[in-house]
Amino acid sequence: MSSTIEHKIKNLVRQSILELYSQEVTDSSIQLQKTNKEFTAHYTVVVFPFLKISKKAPEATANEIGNYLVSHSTCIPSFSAIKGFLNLVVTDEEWINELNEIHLNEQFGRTEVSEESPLVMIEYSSPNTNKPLHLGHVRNNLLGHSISEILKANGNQVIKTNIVNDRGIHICKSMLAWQKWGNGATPQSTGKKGDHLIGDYYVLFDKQFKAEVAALQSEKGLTKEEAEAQSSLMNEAREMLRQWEAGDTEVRSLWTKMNGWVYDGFEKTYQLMGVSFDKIYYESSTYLEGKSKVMEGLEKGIFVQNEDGSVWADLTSNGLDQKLLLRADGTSVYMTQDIGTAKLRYDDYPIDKMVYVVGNEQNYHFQVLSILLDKLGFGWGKDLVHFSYGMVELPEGKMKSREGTVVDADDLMEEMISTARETSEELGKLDECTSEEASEIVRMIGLGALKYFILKVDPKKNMTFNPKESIDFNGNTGPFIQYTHARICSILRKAEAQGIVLPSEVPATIQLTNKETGLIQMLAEYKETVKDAGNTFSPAIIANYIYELVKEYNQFYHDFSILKEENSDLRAFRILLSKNVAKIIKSGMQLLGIEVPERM
RNA sequence: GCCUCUGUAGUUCAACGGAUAGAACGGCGGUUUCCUAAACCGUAAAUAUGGGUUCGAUUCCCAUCGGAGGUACCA
Repeated sequence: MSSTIEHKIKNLVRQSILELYSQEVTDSSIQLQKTNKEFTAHYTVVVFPFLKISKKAPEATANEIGNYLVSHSTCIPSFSAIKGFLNLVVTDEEWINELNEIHLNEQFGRTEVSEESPLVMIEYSSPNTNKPLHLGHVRNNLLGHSISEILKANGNQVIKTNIVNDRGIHICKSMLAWQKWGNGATPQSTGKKGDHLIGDYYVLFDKQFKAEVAALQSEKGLTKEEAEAQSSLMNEAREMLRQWEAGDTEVRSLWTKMNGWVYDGFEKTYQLMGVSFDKIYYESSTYLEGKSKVMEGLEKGIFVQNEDGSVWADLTSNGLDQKLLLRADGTSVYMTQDIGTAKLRYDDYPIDKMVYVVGNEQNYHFQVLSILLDKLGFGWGKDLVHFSYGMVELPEGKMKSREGTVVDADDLMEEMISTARETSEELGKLDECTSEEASEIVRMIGLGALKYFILKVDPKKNMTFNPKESIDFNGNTGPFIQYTHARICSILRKAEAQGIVLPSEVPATIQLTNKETGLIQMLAEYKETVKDAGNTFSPAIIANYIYELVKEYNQFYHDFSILKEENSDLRAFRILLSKNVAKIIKSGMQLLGIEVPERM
C-alpha cells in the first residue's frame, strides 16, 4: 500500500460495500486514485465497478458509500459524488500524521536490503574496444546505473556487471590500421585519450577499405560484393583475427597494449558519468566457454551440425528460425559468447535474476538466448530480463560510428559542463563560491541536465537528441529540479542561522491549505513510485514524479511565506515540509544517478 | 515477404480503461522594496485514418496509412 491513508480508505470502502450490499470485494477491484486538480478533494473512488453490486445509479451508489465512509471514520470529514466518482476529503490531522511519518523515516520509500534479499545481476554498458563511447552508450549507461539503484531501493542485492567486447574482427581493424599508418602513435605521444586514438584508426580503416573497394570496382569492373571479398585490407584483418585466435604472441601483445589504452580512456568516461561496475567480464575469456557449451549441446543432440561444420539451433518448434552458433571455421558468434558469459556468471554468483540492459535492436537475440539457455539446462534462462531500450537518434537520423557521425560521450559531457559554467556565470550564481565549489556545482548541473534529459523519456521509446537545442536549463530539466533543492537548502540554512529549532513532530492542530495537503500527498506517493519504477524498469517514472513534485513545491514556495510565517507551529510545519521535499528530491535524483547541489 | 516496436500541440516529452488529454521549449503578454527570477502567473496550439469492444478508449481488438528495428556465418 502506498500510504497509510490509502490503506485506511481501501479498508473502509471494502467494509462499506460489505455492509451496504453484502458483497466481498478485493483490494485490487477498488480503484482509488488521486482526485483531479479541478476538484477540491484528495482521493477518488471510482464506483462504476460496484454498480452491478449496488444495483443503483452511479451517483446514488457514490453517495451511499460516501455517507458510510464519513460516518464510520474519523479521517474523512466530507465527500462529493459526481457521476460515478466519489471524491473524498482527508482531515488535516491525518495529513500531518502522514508527514510526521515520512519525516521520521530517513529512508522513506526504500526497502531495506539484507543477506536474504534476491540477488539481481545487471549487465550494462558492454562497449567494444575499438571506439570511444557515444551517445547511444550514454543512454545505456545511465539506464543501467539508474535501474541498479532503483532495484536496490526495492530491496534487491544488485551486482553491476559489464561484458567488454574486447575481441573480434572490429578490433583487428583498428589494430591493422594502427600498424599500417600509426607510426607508433600512443596516447602519450598524441595527447589523446586512448579510446579516441583507437577509434580514429577504426574510422581510418573503414575509409581505406572503402577506397580500396571503390578502386577494385572501377579498375576491374567487379560488383561491390566481389570487391569486398577481394579486398586485401579485409583479408589482412581476417588473417589477424586468425592469428589472434591461434595465440600469436605478436598480435596478442599488440592487442593487450591497445586495449589497455582503451580501458584507461573508458575509465575516465565512466568516472565522469558516475557509473561503476562490481564485476567486469571480458569476452576474450568467455567465448571459449561458450564454444564448449555449444559443443556439449551438440553432443546431447540439442543442436545440429551442417555438412560444412557450422553448428545450429533449430528453433522452428518455438516459432523462430534457425540460429547459427558456431561458424563453419569453428569461430564463435555473438550468441556463443553470451552463452559462455552467462555460464561463468552463474558459476561466480548465486544469481536469482539476470537483467541485460541492451538496445531494442537485440530483441530477437535475447528471445533466442533465453530459449537456448533454457535448452542447455540453465534453469534461470527462461526468466532472464532483457531491459530493452530505444535508440537515440539525431535530427539527421541514426548515428554511424564507422562514418564518424556520432555524438561522442566525452565531448558531450564536457560541453554540458562548460555550458553550465557559462550560464551560471551569466546569472552570477558562482560569485560567492571558491573555484573548487564552482567546478563541483557546474559539473553537477551540466551532467544533471544531460542525465535528466535522457532518463525522463520512457526507456522503451526511441528518442531524438538535438545537440544544438535539446538540452536546456529551464523548464522540465535536471537543473530546474536541482535549483529547487538548492533553494530549500538555503531556507534550511537560514532557519538554522535564525535559531529556529524544528520539532521532531508537527502538532496536528494547525490548519492546512490545499497546496500543503497536496504536497504531503505527493510525498506519500514516492513509495509507490519507487515500486512502480522497479516493477516496470523505468527511471522515467521517477523522473516525471520528481518533476511534478518540484513544480508543485515551487508554486507553494512562490505563494506562501515559510520563514516569515508568524505562527510558529505553522512555520515549523512549512520548514519541515520543505525539508522533506528536499529529502525526496535528493533520494529520487539519486535513483537517477543525478547529484543535487546545496547551492547553485 | 515475414516478425517486433511505434504514431499525442510547431518541437521534445506525459497521461494503472476514468472526469474538460498534462507539461516543457519555442510564440505572445505579465510578476522582483518580499525566504535564490535557473522561479512564478496568463494566453493560443495536439490523440494519423476508419471500424469494433465498453457506462467510459490516447490506452484494448481489427483494418489502412506513416516511422523505426530485426530477419541464419556483423557484433
